Amino acid sequence: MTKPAIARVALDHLHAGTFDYLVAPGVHARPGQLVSVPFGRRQCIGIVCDVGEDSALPLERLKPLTTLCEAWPPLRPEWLALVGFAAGYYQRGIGEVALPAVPAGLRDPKRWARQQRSQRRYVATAAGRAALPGALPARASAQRRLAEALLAAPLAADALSSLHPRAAALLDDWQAAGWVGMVTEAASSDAVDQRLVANLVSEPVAEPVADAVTSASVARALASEAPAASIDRLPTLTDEQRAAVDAIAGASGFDAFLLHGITGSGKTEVYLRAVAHCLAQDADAQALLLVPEINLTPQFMGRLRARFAALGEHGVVALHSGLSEGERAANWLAAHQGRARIVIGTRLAALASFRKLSLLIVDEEHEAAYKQQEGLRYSARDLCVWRAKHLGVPVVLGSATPSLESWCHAEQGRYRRLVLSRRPAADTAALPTVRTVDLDAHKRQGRLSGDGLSSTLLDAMRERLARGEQSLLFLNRRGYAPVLSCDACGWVSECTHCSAYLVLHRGDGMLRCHHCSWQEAIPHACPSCGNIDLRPLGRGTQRIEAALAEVMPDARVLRIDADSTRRRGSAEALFADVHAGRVDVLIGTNMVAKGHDFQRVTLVGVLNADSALFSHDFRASERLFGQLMQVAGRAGRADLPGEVLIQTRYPHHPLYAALARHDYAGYARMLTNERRDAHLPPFIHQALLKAEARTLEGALAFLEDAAARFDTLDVAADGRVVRYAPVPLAMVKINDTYRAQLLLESASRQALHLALSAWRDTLGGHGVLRWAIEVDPLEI
DNA sequence: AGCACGCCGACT
DNA sequence: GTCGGCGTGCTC
Repeated sequence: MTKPAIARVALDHLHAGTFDYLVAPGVHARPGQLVSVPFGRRQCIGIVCDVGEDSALPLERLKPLTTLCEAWPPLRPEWLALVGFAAGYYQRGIGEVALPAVPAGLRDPKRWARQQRSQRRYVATAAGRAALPGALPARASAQRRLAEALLAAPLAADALSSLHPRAAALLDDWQAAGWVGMVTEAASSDAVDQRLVANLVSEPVAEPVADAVTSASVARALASEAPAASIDRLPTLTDEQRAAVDAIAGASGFDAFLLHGITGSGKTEVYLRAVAHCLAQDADAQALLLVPEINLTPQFMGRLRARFAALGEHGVVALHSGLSEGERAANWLAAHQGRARIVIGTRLAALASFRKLSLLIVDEEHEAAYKQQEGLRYSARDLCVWRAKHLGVPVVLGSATPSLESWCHAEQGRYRRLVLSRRPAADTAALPTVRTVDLDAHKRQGRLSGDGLSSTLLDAMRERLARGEQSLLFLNRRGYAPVLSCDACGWVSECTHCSAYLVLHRGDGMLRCHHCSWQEAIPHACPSCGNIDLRPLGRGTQRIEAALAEVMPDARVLRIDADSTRRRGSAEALFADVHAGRVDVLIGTNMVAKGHDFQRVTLVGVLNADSALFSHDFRASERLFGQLMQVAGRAGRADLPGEVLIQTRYPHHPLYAALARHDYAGYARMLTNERRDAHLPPFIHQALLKAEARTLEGALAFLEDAAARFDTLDVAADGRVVRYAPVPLAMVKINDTYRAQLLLESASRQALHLALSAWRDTLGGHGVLRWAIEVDPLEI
């Protein structure tokens, strides 16, 4: 009497842990397979995390699993390890992390069967072609007989495991390469000789045959060739680029590199070379390149496809939320099965499955967009570093303005720093001149327009216009004005659903909330006192656009922000206008700071950056420096020198001074000292308990209760974790939901995590709408 | 997450 | 006397 196998299955639920299911006799369940299981009175999708022989529950309480996904190879142990780590680190259930990481299109049992059928059909065609006389390599018939033997009878897999330690790996390889379908097809049509099967299975597998079958022949026949031959060797690398490429290529095992390169210093070329080296090492090797935003994928995709043309269209794929469900499923599977050698994607790609991930690159690693802000609040960058470490492969974090976290790691020697301080010879442009424009002085001298444009900036723009060059005005605030107000009674436009102002939008005459979907027509008179003289306060991109139409009537002005690019594809059309020179002045939010190199822009004007200098958010200035450095990098390429003018009331602020010197290192050292003195990250680790409720009292009451529970924990007793009092968020109400949070801090990551996991088990409902723990929050 | 069970106000 | 509110708890 053999014990039944029991599959431990993670389900997409709020709970931690897994649920045990019976595996029917004859069914071979393996960790990493998707399954459909009965759960309560419903049917759920899960992932087999483990297969064992016993359960904490009596067997009669276990249900059998319904459907096991055989349509593609199981998720690999290293992927399950990644998911397990992320779940533990971010205080979530494994299923909550694992299942959303698999595209929805693949989480459908009906498709598993369909997928398997279509795969068989595809492979049957391939098999037909391969079977033409002379088309098979010499050893192929032996391999094929072996494969047939193994796969025609499912039990053979188990039998073989005892005979040959690599049997499971072999099966995966064949499955990935399509041999499963091929053999199944052959078995059904050709009536395989069962005696032959029996003989082969009972014989020990010859090592040379096994090796031949695994990586090389089959995979290479169906996938693409190694790209080494086609690598473009033409561009001349700078010494710094060469040194960076050599360092990455020379890495053996895990190594984290911080590639600190100024804008235009050729970081991308370093990435491409590193990828080329990685792929040439091994016919199965795969590389992952993360970018912060979807709209940066097309240009990277273009360069990668051009450079790695030998991989074919399907060798380089994208993974991001902008893909259709079908595309995403197809690309995800291509990465999972190893057909895609290069994946370029946004943060969600950090959780993708690979067959043999061998190099990870995170471009613009400082970008806040790498932090997922809802659901599982993971840092894609941090997960990439963990993943590289776990896999024993190199990871490259690239930025002109590294995050202070990464910077400090490099200072401490945990990351290896690679510096690109010069632009390549082909692009001889000097770095732009950065100057501040003293707003107070201009105001005193009557040289500041009502719309906040200084005469210095306007004169500089007119010069550019006269020379046929372009200017770029950077203002991180869309709309016409951030608020409408009544001078007579003090009324201001406020959202009734959020603790935020309604932003004035002139284009369609609406007051609009930027936090919920609320909008209303601009009132003709004050709703409170009837005064008809309402005044827009402050300036947004629309207002600057309107002001320029008055003071520079001859200039062709274009505004690029979330409002002007709402329609799909319109952003690219607008950028094309700029590149084609159909625009003299470009006004934009941080949308314009990323990705696009504007060859004709020689002047960048920065409006209203000061608010970030004294923000309650201690990371605001770090972000501002990054943004300004990035937007400054738009000015002056090729042979045209660039100039950056920053309008400010604090012309001597150290941030602007460092920016003028192009001295990120100096600024980072200053910030580092500040953070160390103030006991802020990265010198301390933080976590938040966030609560949302219908009332502020409800949210706070939940947190007070949680605080009391925290204080009774053993792990809280040693004082290594500091608990702060619950507080309402600065923006306390969004969409009629009140938000509050409680901060935990510790110098010890381990102490913080021990406390969090113990605490999490004590937290319950309490009339709160939602609560969540956020580890390593970006904003407090 | 769903979907049950379970204990208190306004109705045929 | 019921119908139904959604608070708490379970699902292998």
